[in-house]
Amino acid sequence: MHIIINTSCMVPIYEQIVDQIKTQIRKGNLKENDILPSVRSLAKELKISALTVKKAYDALEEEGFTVTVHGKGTYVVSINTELLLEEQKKELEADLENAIQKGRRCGISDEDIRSLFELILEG
Amino acid sequence: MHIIINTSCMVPIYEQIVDQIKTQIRKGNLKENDILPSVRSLAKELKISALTVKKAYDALEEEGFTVTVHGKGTYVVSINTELLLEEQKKELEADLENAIQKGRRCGISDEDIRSLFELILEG
Amino acid sequence: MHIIINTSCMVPIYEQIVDQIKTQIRKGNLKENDILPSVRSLAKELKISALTVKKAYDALEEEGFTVTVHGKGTYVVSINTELLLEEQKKELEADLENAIQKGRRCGISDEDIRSLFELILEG
Amino acid sequence: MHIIINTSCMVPIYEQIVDQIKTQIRKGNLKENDILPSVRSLAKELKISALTVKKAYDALEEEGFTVTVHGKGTYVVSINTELLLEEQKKELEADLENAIQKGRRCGISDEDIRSLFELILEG
DNA sequence: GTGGTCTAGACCACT
DNA sequence: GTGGTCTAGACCACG
Repeated sequence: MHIIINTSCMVPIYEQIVDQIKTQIRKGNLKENDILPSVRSLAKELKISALTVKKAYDALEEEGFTVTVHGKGTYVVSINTELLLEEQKKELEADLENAIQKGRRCGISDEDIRSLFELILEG
Repeated sequence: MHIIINTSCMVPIYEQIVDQIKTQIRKGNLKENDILPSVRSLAKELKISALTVKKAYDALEEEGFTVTVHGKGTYVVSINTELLLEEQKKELEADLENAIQKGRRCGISDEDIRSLFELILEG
Repeated sequence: MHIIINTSCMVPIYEQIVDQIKTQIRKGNLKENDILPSVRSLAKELKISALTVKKAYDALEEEGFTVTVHGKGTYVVSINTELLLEEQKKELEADLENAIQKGRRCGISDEDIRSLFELILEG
Repeated sequence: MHIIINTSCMVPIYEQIVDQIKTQIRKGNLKENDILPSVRSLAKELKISALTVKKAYDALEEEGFTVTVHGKGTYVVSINTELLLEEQKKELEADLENAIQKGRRCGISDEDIRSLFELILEG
C-alpha cells in the first residue's frame, strides 16, 4: 500500500489516508473486491496508531467506498469513479476559494494572486 | 473599525481580525501611534467574545505590529509596509501550495487545477 | 443529563448514549439550539472515557441531529421527530426479527415465542 | 447435514451452526453416539473456514452435547432434550428482553412494541 | 473553558 | 489472524 503521511502539515493523518485510498480507487489501483491492508498492518507500516487507521477506514465505509466484514477485513466496493473525481474537485475548489478570499481580504490584487499561483504550479 | 467577520467560513475569527488589521496598517488606514479600539469595545461591536479579540491583539503584538500599554490601550507601531505585503503574500503562497498539493495527491491534473483556479478568480 | 449506562449488556456504550440522546430530542427534553454537555463533562459524569462520548457525539452529528462548533460545544438542530420515531421503530423491528428467526431456527414454535414475549412485556 | 448459513444476518456463523446442531439433537435427527461430519468436510460443504466449524464444535463440547475423540471424530452424547429446549428458550428470552429494553429506552410504548412483534410473527 | 487529533495499550468477538 | 470497543492520557486549535 503506497501511502505517504506528512506529519508536518496540518491535515489530519486519517484524512490523508482517506484521500489517498479514494484516489487509488478512482485510478483503478484498487478495484472492486480488493481487500485493504488490515488496520494493524497498515498502522505498523505507517508507524502510526491503529486507531488512526481505523478512523480512516470508518470514514471510507461511511462514504460508501468500502465494506468491512468482521474478522475478515475491509473490501473495496464498486464505485462510480466519475462521481468521485467530481467530489474531489469540489473539495479542491473550496480550498482554492478560501485561499483566494484570504488573499483578497489582505488586499492582494487578483494579478498578484494569479502570479503566485502560476509560480507554485510551474515550480 | 471596519472589520467583517464571516463565522460561516472555516478561517478562525481571531485570524480574520489579524488579517484585516494588518491590511489596514499596510494600506495606511491605520498609521503609527494610532490606537486600536479597546478589546471590550471591539468585541461588543463584532458581537464576539472579548477573549477572541484579545487573542488577535496578542498575535499582532507578537508579530510586532502593535504595542500594548497597560491601562492605556494598544497602539500601532512603525511598520515597513513593503515587508508586510511580502509576508502576507508568503501566507497566501502557503495556502495555495497546500491546496495544489492536495489536488495533486488526489490525482487531479495541473490543467484541471488551473481551470478551477481561474474559474474562481474570474467568477 | 440523564443518561444511564449499562456496562453489563453487550450494546456499546457510545451507542447507548446515541440512543438516549436521540430519544430525549424526540421527546422534547432536548430542543433546537440546546447545548449538549461538553464531551469531557459528560465523560466525567458517566465515568467513562472522553473518546467514547466523542464517538457518540460524532455519530449524532453524522446523522444530522447536532452541529458541533469548534471551541464552543455541540448543539441540537431542528429535527423531524416523527421521522426519528419511525427510524427507531425500524431498529426495534430488526432486533425483534432477529430474535424470532433465531427462535424458529432452534425449532421453538411461534406459540412458545409469543408466550415468552408476552411474559417479558408484562414483566 | 442440513445446515443453513445466513451470512447476511448479524448472527455469527459459528452460533448458527451450534443452534442448528443443538436443535437437530433435540428433535432426534441426531441421536446418541451419532458422529458429526468432520470439521473439514462440513467447512467445505458450507464453504466457510474450518476454524469456524471448529469453534462451533468446541462450543458444543463445552456445553456437553458432544465428545471429541482424538483422531476419530465428534460424537453426540446422551442428552436430556427437555432440558435443552428449556435452555434454548432461555436464550430466546434474553434476546427478546434485550430488544424490548432497547425499544423502551427509545421511548417506544409497549403497545407499539407488541404491534411490531405480532406484525413480524404473522408476516 | 470548548472540541479535534493522536498514542499505546487493553480486551473482546469473529474467521 | 481479523475488526470492534474502550481506556487514560497527551497536545493542539479555538473562544
